[in-house]
Amino acid sequence: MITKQKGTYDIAGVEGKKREYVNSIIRGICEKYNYDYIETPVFEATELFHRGVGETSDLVSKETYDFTDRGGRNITLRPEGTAGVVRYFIENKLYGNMTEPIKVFYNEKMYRYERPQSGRNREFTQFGAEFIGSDDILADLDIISLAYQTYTLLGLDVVIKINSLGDTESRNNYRKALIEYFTPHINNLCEDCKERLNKNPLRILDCKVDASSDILNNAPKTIDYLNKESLDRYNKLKEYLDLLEIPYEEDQKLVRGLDYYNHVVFEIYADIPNVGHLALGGGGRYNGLIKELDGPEVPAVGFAMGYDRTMLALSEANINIPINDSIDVYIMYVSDDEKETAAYITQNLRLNGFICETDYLNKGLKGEFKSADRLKAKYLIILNDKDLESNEVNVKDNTTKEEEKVNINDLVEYLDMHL
RNA sequence: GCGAAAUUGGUGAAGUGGUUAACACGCCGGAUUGUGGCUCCGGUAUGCGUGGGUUCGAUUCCCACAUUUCGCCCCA
Repeated sequence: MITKQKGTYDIAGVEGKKREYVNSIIRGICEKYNYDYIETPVFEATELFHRGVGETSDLVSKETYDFTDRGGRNITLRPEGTAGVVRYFIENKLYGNMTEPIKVFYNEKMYRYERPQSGRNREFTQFGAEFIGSDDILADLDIISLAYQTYTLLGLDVVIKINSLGDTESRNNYRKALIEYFTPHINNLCEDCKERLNKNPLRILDCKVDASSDILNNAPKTIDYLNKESLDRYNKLKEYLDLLEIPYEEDQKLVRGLDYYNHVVFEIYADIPNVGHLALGGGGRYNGLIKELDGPEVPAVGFAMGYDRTMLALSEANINIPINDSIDVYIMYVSDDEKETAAYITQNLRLNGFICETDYLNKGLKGEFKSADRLKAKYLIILNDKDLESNEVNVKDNTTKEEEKVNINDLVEYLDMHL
């Protein structure tokens, strides 16, 4: 038997319907915020994802799906959405005529070569949005608001944790301060953090092992290293968030490791019973990325949310997702003599907007009744040769069990009145 | 890349070094001479993740691998 690949999963049935609903919410809100839908290729040149990410982590060597195609090209399945959008922006030279900023959203499959665990698969879906071409605080606000309102519309209570890394100068000063601070304490840090001090000191702040230690709690705060301009900007953003009544918590330990991030970074959390404090998504400003990928210096901000985690959160929080798993009418025929009429009525009702099913397996009446119940049919239409002589069928309300004879030509009208 | 636990039918699962692998749900058929969902009866794993090994004999013990779940690393 051929089975699915490690870390992949099938979506079908009720789960599929739930996702269609969530997709419709996402589409709807992106339309209001005027973000255009974008699809970029699943695979791109490996270099696209390796650049910018830098040497800091083993993402590149360890966690991407890389392969060489038949033409000898180095290909990588996209591990995230931003790089593809930025490539699209640069390749089409959209910066040449930027009368308006570029606002796009995607909702697509991503791939990471990871060891699967709770909330992490090798193939997964991310919904994200990118706002390219404005360094204004209103762009930051647009992205954060879009992320927040999406969750609100879905019925999830979320908290947005925010922090600011400041501009490049502020960020570098902070990094330097962190290294200076942690170096004398190195022997009191966990093994992983000793490693991080060299590779990516900002990530020490995320350490789970040392989370409660004084060394971490007394570490330099990002906010103390923001220059005046960066600090003003950060404070202004918070005022705007207050104005729009978007709840946020400041988190001085929230950082993003990659070099192209600056100013605001944020993550979205939900407290879910039985699951705990769940990170659903995050984002930030990445003014350095487009230049890093051979484009001009164009400011941008974006976010992405883990779709599968969001589904998990909705489910665990017992949020009701309106799905229709019932059908309007089940058309039953007693014998082969009525089969043609059944086929005709089925199509006719479908074309008039009713969700219809009939018996494809020649089950006989008893089996057809069972099917109708399994499919949660609201109405049954039962055909027998005697009634058909006078062009009539039996219509049974499957809730009240009341039954009426209805002329075939009046079926649409009858069902319109009753459904 | 590292670690822990798990893997029995369509589903939930019980079980044992030795003839026919419980039970329940589901599904199929019948009682029911074409309007059912109740009830009753019958049928539903030549098989216990895959491959080796130990043994007279393994689903049951051992090893390897795969997959699942949960951690670590990492999290763009």
